Amino acid sequence: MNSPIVTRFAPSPTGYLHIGGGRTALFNWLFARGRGGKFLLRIEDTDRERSTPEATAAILRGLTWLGLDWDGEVVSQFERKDRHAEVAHQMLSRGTAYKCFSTTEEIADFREASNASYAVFRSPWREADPTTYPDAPYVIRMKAPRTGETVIEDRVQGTVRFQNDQLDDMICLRSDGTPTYMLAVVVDDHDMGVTHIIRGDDHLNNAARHKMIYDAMDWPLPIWAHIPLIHGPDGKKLSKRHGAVGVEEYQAMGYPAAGMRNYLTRLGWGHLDAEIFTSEEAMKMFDLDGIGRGPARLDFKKLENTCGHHMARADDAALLHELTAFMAVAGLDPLTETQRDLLSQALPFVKTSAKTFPQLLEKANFSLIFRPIAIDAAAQASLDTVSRGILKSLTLQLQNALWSKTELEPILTAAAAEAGIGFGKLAAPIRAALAGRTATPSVYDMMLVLGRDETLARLAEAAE
RNA sequence: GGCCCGUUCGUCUAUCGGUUAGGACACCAGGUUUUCAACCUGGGAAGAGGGGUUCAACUCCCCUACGGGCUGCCA
Repeated sequence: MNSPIVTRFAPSPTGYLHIGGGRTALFNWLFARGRGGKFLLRIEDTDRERSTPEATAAILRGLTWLGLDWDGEVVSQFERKDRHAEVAHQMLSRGTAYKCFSTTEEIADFREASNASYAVFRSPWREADPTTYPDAPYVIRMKAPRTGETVIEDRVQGTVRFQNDQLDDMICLRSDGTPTYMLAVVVDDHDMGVTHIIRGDDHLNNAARHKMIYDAMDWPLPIWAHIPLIHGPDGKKLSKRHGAVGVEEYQAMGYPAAGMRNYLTRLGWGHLDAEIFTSEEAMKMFDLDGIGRGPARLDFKKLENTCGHHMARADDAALLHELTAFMAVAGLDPLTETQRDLLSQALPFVKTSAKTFPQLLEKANFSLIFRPIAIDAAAQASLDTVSRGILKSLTLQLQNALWSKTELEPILTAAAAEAGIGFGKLAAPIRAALAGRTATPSVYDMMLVLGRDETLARLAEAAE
């Protein structure tokens, strides 16, 4: 039996949850959940200058909204700093690392002297005799091999080779005793038992350095899968000028989480003709081989379309629940009991044509407004004297009607015939009366949701 | 500068040496219709460029172009 799969998402808490990070988390989640494995969460907060608890909270909120649940406690990388230091010292005693007393000034001078800011720094302390060590602060550097090559077997990018003379002796432990990212990731991934590392391909080069640390400690290698970054619609690296980059912004725009997951899964991953699917279905299909090698562009039109499918298929109660949550983050007034009741009755038919929550609210607007109904200019145009008269007589005819579509249909049809107009001509003033606008759901659907009393009241009001 | 990665319709992708290069979004044209949508049908649309390897290349190799990443006592 194979060892259980363990994946992780390891964001640094310096801001909101980036949409690209959300997708990375999603891929890790799908992969682990689809194979009975574990999905862990670790906050890479070793940079004390830039890490904030607010950012951590925002990241957790974003993941929670996306529906990506993690196993166990959230790991704080910073809190593991003693363990990192311990490993650095183990490397020292294994002879795979050394103390370097070069100061940042000396390194800067070296770069300046070599007239190239990108020159590879070679520490003079690499082979120094410990008896010559000064009583001064030092960093612990990896004693990286200088010849040969380091080969990464990446599940997305394939075999990637690095010439070792291109790599420097990276710092593992800073002079203040805190670990650098390079050391911390490896130690944490090892200790947490991470078997598969799925992350952005901006880390592909780092993987070579990471491998050197695994090798230095004689630790088994994880399986790497470096996924391409997400780009904006123009093909450039996604940035704020493209609009929404934070996951929570998508929530605020009203995209349902299930649609968001579906869209993000298909962004950079494909499996035959699979397009619309639930997360459960995605877990069964998702595999590393299906991940594309090129960066994918965000396409809001397709996002919307995907969300539309999920909106239409959503369970009414769950949809109402998510809509309520959306209204809260969007800063909208909470629904009154009456609104909630009418809205849930409207949901079955308004959800089939809405793609986002604002659209859903827009289509269900008739169920949320109160008398007197504000009638916009376009709708007002259909309320001339003639149609007001028709509405008035219709009000009387509906007085004792049984309130079902089969009963209402013949009444409205007859009313149109009697007035010598087509049904469309009759529907327009009814829309105006019931919804105050020209674009509404079917007049029958609205009448049924509103009920006899409210319908008659609105018709009478418009007929005045 | 060096090193690394990428490149199939406008977009997301399928294809894993032999297909009329498939699907989806978007777009265009019809249809349905009680408005807006939604929905249905049809259509146009692709292997970055150049060399190889092979009976055969989108698929394998090389070069170029373009895009991206790394090159920190950031992650």
